[in-house]
Amino acid sequence: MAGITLKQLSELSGLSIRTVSRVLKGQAHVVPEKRDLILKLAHEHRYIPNMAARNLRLNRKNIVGIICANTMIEVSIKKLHDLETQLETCGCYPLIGRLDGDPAKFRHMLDEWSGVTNHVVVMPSITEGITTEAVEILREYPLTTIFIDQKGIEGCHTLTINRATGIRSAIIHLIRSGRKKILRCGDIETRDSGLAAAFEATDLARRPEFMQIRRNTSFKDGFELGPRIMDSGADAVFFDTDRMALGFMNYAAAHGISIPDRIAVVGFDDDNSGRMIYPALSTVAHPVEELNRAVIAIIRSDGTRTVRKSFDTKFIRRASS
Amino acid sequence: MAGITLKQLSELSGLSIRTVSRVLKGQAHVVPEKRDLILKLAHEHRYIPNMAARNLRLNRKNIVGIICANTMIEVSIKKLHDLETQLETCGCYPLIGRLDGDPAKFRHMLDEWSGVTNHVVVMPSITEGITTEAVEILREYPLTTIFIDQKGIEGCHTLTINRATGIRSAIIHLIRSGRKKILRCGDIETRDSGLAAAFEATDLARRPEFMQIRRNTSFKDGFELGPRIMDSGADAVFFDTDRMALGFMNYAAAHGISIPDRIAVVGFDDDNSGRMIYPALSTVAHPVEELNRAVIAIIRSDGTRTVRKSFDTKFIRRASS
DNA sequence: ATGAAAGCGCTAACAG
DNA sequence: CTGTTAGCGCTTTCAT
Repeated sequence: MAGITLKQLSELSGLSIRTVSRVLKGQAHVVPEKRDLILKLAHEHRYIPNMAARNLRLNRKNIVGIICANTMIEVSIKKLHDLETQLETCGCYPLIGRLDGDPAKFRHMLDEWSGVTNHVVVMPSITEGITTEAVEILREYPLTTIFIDQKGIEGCHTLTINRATGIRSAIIHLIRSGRKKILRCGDIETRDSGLAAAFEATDLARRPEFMQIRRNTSFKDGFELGPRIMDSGADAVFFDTDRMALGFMNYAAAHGISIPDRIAVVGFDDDNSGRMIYPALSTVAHPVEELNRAVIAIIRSDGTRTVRKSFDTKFIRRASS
Repeated sequence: MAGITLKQLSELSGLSIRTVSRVLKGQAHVVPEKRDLILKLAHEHRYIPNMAARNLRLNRKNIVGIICANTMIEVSIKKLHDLETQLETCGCYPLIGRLDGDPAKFRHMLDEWSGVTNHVVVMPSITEGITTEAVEILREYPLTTIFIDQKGIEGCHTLTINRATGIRSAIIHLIRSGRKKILRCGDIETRDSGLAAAFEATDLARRPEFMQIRRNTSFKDGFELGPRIMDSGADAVFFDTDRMALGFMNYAAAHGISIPDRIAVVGFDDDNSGRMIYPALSTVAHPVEELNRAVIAIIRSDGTRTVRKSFDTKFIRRASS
């Protein structure tokens, strides 16, 4: 279970560490017999270089810390998974940490990570963003931090998601397809501007009526809002989350309300379940891959320059609208 | 960005590394003035011990590798998340690797992990289990490997999940509530024995009729099977996965079929969406926490003894049955 | 009470 | 072509 070391290999072969190292790294200038002997020995004893030692010596890190919220919604899981995959393609491996609000635990975590990683990607959920305290703690460490989707952080790499673009397309689609009374359900601030933009982009004559029900955005909320939504007389409804939209769609299914004929439905987040429901849910998707590509770029660049970028969401039309 | 070292601290203070170390580790026998000086210096320069170096020296690892399938279903994500959380409570952090079937990449990953971790937890999806080739590769490395839910692996820690217990309870519940024709939809082998057990446990007189439709277990399959299921005359249906059950429930909702009155529905996996649908889906849940507790126990035990344990699934009754 | 020094496993500049 | 050696940052034994 122990694993053999370079030194042991050098003793076994009677050659110096330097020679063994040279052979194992495939460098030139070693007499074939010696080379073969070392190779044979290494293979027999299953020599595997100790990366921890190598990285210490080279002051190099192949591990990237990822700090994410404790409770994750589907779309965050998707983002995380994609980032893990993209990291692997550039020889990095993700060390996962969860944010649970306890500063002492957070410090302890960063302590344990020190020397192991140089880069930390912070991807909290939007609803429970990282606290300013946590940001300050992070600053105490000699780490390059990349914040995903966090506002108001100075002097750090920050990649954000522009909710407006996708929502704007979604609402314009509803308007163009002739909907006259558009209802929005939800209370998430980042959804505001896209809706506004869509109305502004439509000339007054064709602009539909707009209503909003402020409410949490869980499945249950969507379900419970069913009667109010139907009473409102809306012929299209935008939900701040797919979960909430699914709640309503289940209410609709239970009450024989036909989607999209009677009422069109659009959600936000591109949850998997949206494809697993009948009719399939139109939604707004996050720019997962592009965003993570930018993360990788920063990690690779050994960034001197602080990166700030924003990525657009996109409307995905399915059967519900 | 660089971070100060013990040596630099010793130079700064004019004291030996040993003394600095002693102070920083809170060990006794240091004159207060010197102690305070070092503490002050350490604080000013934000000294943070390099864990990579410490662990190398102490031959200790605080990182646990987790290898999981590339495509994960909801329940695997839940398991992974729980394991991450439990690991953190014992001061370990998870390094994530994905299994994509390429042996070269897999080797590369393990090479990169060498010296960083001693323990690897393998939790592939059940459907695309780990290949024997990957298992062999794993054996080449000086690692303690813990296999989750994998069959036929000798000489390694193996924790498995007993599907039968929960399914047996589920079916017995259906029988006891008076269902006469029970249909099973799906083709997953691990679901067989629990169903059989439930029928065997019921005396012949009360034993309902049993039918099976073999089929993939996606949402789409569940949806498409709608007509066949209704034609079958079944008054209860067990789906091999919640996803599949949800597909059928959406068919039912679209066709005004009342659940559970007309037909009772039970799924498997305890997906979140099952709670987000109307009516809420009865299901069989995996023993996530217990299983992961056992993982932690093995990691802590510095296991000489090979652990083999099985954990029971549990039936969760909700409104759909 | 404090310091010198060896060493975890590996790399690489610098001889020879 | 090959060996010696000085580290990476830290711990700890053994002197003093």
